[in-house]
Amino acid sequence: MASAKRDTYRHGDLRQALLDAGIELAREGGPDAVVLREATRRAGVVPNAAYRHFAGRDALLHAVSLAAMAELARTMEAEQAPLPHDDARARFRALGTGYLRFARAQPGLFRAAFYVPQDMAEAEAAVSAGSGGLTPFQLLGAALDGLLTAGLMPGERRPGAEFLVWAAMHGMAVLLIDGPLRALPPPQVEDATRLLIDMIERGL
Amino acid sequence: MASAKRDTYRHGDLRQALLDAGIELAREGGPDAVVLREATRRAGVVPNAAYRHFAGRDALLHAVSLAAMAELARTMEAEQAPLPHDDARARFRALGTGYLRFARAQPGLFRAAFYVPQDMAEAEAAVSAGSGGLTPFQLLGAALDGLLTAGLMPGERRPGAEFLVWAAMHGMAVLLIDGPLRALPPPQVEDATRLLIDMIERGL
DNA sequence: TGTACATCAGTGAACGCGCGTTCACTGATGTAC
DNA sequence: TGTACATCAGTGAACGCGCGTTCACTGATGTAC
Repeated sequence: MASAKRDTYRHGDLRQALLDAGIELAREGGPDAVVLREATRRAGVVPNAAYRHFAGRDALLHAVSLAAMAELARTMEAEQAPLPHDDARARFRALGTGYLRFARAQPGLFRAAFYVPQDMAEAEAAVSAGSGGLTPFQLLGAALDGLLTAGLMPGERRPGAEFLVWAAMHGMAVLLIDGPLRALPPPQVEDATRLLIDMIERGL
Repeated sequence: MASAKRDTYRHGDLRQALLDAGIELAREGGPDAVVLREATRRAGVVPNAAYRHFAGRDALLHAVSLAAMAELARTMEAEQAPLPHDDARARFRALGTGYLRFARAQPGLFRAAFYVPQDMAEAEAAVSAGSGGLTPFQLLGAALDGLLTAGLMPGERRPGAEFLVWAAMHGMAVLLIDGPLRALPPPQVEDATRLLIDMIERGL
């Protein structure tokens, strides 16, 4: 609720304020909750003012989606941060753990991140990168390269491995936050996460 | 558009007609497209007539969701049908293939199947079973038991294995129909499917 | 076999809601002279 | 340093839309006598 009263006629940075409001809405209720009028309300502005900064509701949602993806990337980076650079295995596992941590902590944003019409090219856009400048997909690629270099993975399995690992982790995320595993108690979630990453490691 | 004109005052089987219309709507546009008023329109009936048969929009959507899950089960069964009963490995792989086949062929229904407030208990409800009386989850459990019996999987990995396999396949489905892999051309989809099932098998 | 009547599936009309979006406007800001 | 003016960010009012849901009703059906 950042509906700060303005003392000036102009808002200051309405575009950012609308984006922030949109992100907050997505955080609370996922992509469907990103409602133009509500964003303007929270920015303390009349509904149509949004059209100075976004082509329409879809444009706002798209911007929110990219921001959400970037926040996901940052969470994954944070999970890796304390680890030594040469522990390829730990760094790989950290990405999976971070991915699921973000999905559970911010289900709305997580769903928003994957909502929009976005193809592979989009997934690599710099806007959805974290602090290190890498998107979640690129982080994963780097981790897999690490496994390869460390001799923890046969070279012939490297091509396309991103998609397999991503799919496995993403499925767990979706089942946990939206699906039939929604009610799973946290300790079992931890177990499932660990077992899933184990399975992936063995399978690579 | 099954808006058959009635010659009787009573409809005949409005409940089923509404459910069919709802399923069709989900098929065309996923859970969000399941709109009460549109279902009644297609059934050739006035909007509030629906309330004789469903408590409200949510109740209709829930019924649609169960029907979609049952159709998924049937697709998975169909994929297994031509296979010999003793080929545990092939039967296991067929479930994964069928799962992804359904997701790609009927993305709207697939999303509807996983939409509703449903916990594990619900996932096992008989309504979402296929012709053989098993839900998708139960089919998977049976296939894993088959792998175990055939000695293709160490016993200590059996507990909870459903969730890991399910997660992996589900993630691929979601990335393919809604996510960043949406644009992947069919041959690459086939490859990814095969490689994913390979990875899972090795990991089990 | 015929008539009275209760049941309840479907009707007709209306409600309030919140949405996205368009229009012509106003008035604060900053630039050019 | 001061004034005229262009710019354009935000205003005010309104639109049409389709939704879910509620109300009191009507009239076809099937049962009881």
